[in-house]
Amino acid sequence: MKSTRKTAGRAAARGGRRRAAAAPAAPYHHGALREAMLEAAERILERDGIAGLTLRAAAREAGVSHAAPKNHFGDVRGLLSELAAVGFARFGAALVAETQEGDPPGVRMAAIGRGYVTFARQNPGLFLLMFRGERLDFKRPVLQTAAEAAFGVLAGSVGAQREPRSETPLTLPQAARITAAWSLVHGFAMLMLDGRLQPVIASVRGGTDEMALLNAILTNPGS
Amino acid sequence: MKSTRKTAGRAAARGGRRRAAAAPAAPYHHGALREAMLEAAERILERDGIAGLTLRAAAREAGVSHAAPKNHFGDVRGLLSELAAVGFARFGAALVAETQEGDPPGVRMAAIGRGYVTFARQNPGLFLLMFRGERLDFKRPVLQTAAEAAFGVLAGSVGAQREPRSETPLTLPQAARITAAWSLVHGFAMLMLDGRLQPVIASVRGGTDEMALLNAILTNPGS
DNA sequence: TGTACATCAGTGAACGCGCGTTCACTGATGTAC
DNA sequence: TGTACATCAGTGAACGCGCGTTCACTGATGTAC
Repeated sequence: MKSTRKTAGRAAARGGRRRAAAAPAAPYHHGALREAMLEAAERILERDGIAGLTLRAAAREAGVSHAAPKNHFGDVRGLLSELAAVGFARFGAALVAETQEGDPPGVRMAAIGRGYVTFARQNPGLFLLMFRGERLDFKRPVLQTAAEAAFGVLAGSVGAQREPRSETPLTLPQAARITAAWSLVHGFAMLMLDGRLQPVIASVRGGTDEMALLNAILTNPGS
Repeated sequence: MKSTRKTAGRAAARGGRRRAAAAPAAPYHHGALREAMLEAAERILERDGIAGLTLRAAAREAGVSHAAPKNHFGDVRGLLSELAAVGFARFGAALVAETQEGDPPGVRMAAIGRGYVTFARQNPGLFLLMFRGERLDFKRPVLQTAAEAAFGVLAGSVGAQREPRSETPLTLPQAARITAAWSLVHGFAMLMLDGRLQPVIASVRGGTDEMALLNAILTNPGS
């Protein structure tokens, strides 16, 4: 029973990449376990939340023995950190995709803000993983690089500086502007994911929803 | 050895409340275990983070057997929820303490914002517990009431409405103003606790710190 | 084209750990009379 | 004031669970010759 389940899972995961026909037996080597583990881990994250994301659970989901991931990720922090890195890469890309070439700064910033919250909404588990340092190891180059790239997109979209070179020093007002914009959308996303905005939304006359509320915030320049 | 430690812990915790002299033996009944557990739990929270806060750890810290808390809190969610309720009560009080009677709205809002972030800074563990629904049970009346009261202070400080009556419907712009202010300080606090503001702070010419950055944000009305 | 062999990726059993919960118990407190 | 007794609060052993990690192993792959 156990091995039957495993075989089925494996076969499905492999999708007949190597043995297209007449080979329902699972091959000893997975072939693409690294990617399969990351996908499995993300599935668990969105289904069961961060607490449910363990090494063993991810291996189970991927249909391999729980010692197998060690070859690819070392330990559990390795897996989570790599997954977070994937998240940051996707996050940065989502932010970039939100902007248009000729947009004036204000429009551009609002677009980035919408992209930020939309990402959090569509990938709540991943988003929370990325922004809860506890289980991650930011000293790992993959993660650090991916996170910095994503934040570069963010910082580059605010304020006048064209180049998000980290060497360029900022004035305090510049830093304040960047931090304020970031804090606003980040706080909104966090409160939203925690369900804390529900009461506010519920008490709006005529009804509204989260994205409409966000739009009202972003399009109304004055505090 | 084990029982020696326990006896010592108990004696220290009780502080001779009932037997002032010549009674180093731990009494069978603690006398104020409920409060002692909450204090112990908070100590763990701030020392070891949320992950370290378990029923057994809290009982250990309080110097009682790990089955004892059941009498006061039911299960582990009960303990955490009651602790979060304590946190919300303290949080609300801290916000109120920050405001002055005659302050104009702008000044008052900035003061509340400072109070918000200062609380998060001084009670990081508690703050994160309060804003991570996962391990809490908001259906418990104590917690729900305490949380609503704290948010009432917050909402009442923003916008024109004097009374934070939850029955009063809001217009969308009003809701947007409240949510924006809340998101801003909440996001700032979260990013700060996650260490995400470090790079920004480090790149400010001449140097700065978190509270100065927050002040720059709060005193500069325009986004 | 074959063959020997090193290397790699995955298995499955076992380890020790801390957790929440349950249970029969016991010591202390407080209340009825 | 004293005594019986119910109730309460805490003990300590035991339960089963899932976790991360280790280990000897084995099957497959790829490379040297």
